[in-house]
Amino acid sequence: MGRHSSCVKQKLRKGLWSPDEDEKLFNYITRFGVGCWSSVPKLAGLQRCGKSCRLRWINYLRPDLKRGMFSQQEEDLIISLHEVLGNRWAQIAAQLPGRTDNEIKNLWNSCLKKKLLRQGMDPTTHKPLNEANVKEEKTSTESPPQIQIPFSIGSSATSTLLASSQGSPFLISNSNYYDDGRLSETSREIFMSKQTSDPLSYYDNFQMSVAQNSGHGLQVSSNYQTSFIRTLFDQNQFATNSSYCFSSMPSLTNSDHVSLTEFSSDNNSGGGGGCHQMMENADAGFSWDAENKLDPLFQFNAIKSEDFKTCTSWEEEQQHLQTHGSIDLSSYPLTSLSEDLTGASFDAFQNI
DNA sequence: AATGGGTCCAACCGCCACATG
DNA sequence: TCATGTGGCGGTTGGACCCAT
Repeated sequence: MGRHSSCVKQKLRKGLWSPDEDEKLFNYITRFGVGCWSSVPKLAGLQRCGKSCRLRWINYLRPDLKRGMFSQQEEDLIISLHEVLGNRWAQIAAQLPGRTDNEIKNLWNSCLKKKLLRQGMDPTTHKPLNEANVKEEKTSTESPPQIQIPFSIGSSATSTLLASSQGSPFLISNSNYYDDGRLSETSREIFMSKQTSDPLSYYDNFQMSVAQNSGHGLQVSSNYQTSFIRTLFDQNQFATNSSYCFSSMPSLTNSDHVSLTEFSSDNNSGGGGGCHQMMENADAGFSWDAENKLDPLFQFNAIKSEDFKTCTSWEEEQQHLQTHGSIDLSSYPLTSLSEDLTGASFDAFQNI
């Protein structure tokens, strides 16, 4: 098949996206969510193929994208993951919330590869250059490599990245081990079978795991569970609260902000057959720099509504949500659950 | 100021897997 | 079973930008 037929049939625009196109796509997705990409350009009034729209959204417009330089920790993590996964950029990106596979791939090709070469390492094998040639046959019989994440995330957890021969890597922290240091079998299965970018399902399964292992010395305090949920909730506010601001940093003006107010959840506005919940006033949610490019620091800031500010506890907020409904951003990638790799988000993973 | 080489990155290309009719 | 449409992925490329000469 190759190129999608829709791209060939019509005369479609290619190349860089204009601010106008970005705005159209952004407004469409924020209003109606992602249904069928092939229908997006038509419905959004764009002369692009769906694939191009998808890429633009994923790599540039998605509100949960982290902008700016990669931190040293992120670079180290990418190198570590690349050692295990090779050029599986999507899987590597799944471990770096807010980063895209394209971004990571570019970073690798432009910087990290050279960095390793400067250190005398083969960027493909991650072995010293003189040893790189002599490695092949051993590796096939060896057990899956275990590498230490080269930085400490969270409090005291020593994170170990285990490589699965057929799936994604998975992060395991101390709390999933029995007292003698062995990994709980159930926990192991869960980690091996789930995408790490989906902490919510991790939590669900982990709870089951805890229940199943309750007689086996696996200790997880209820305090921990609460704080874990809380962490996820905090990170996930933008997906559940009812009022948000899109802003362009750092120079915020009133006109840069737009309040995405709650829309009635029973408003089915067609398109893809899904139940899309609309967010009003999203039209003005852009800020462009002098060159008509989207402000590189464009960020999605989840700001509590006044209603939420009155809630004094997480439980109250939850109750409030149940009462008042929520914005459905379920079409956003789950990596959006976390905004900061080095902060609480990773703590959440580490503490599982 | 002009230019040539290097770097970076957004976007495209082509392939694969899967779903559907 | 096959054809077709679609989403997803990794590799590649074109052009903007930077810097040295």
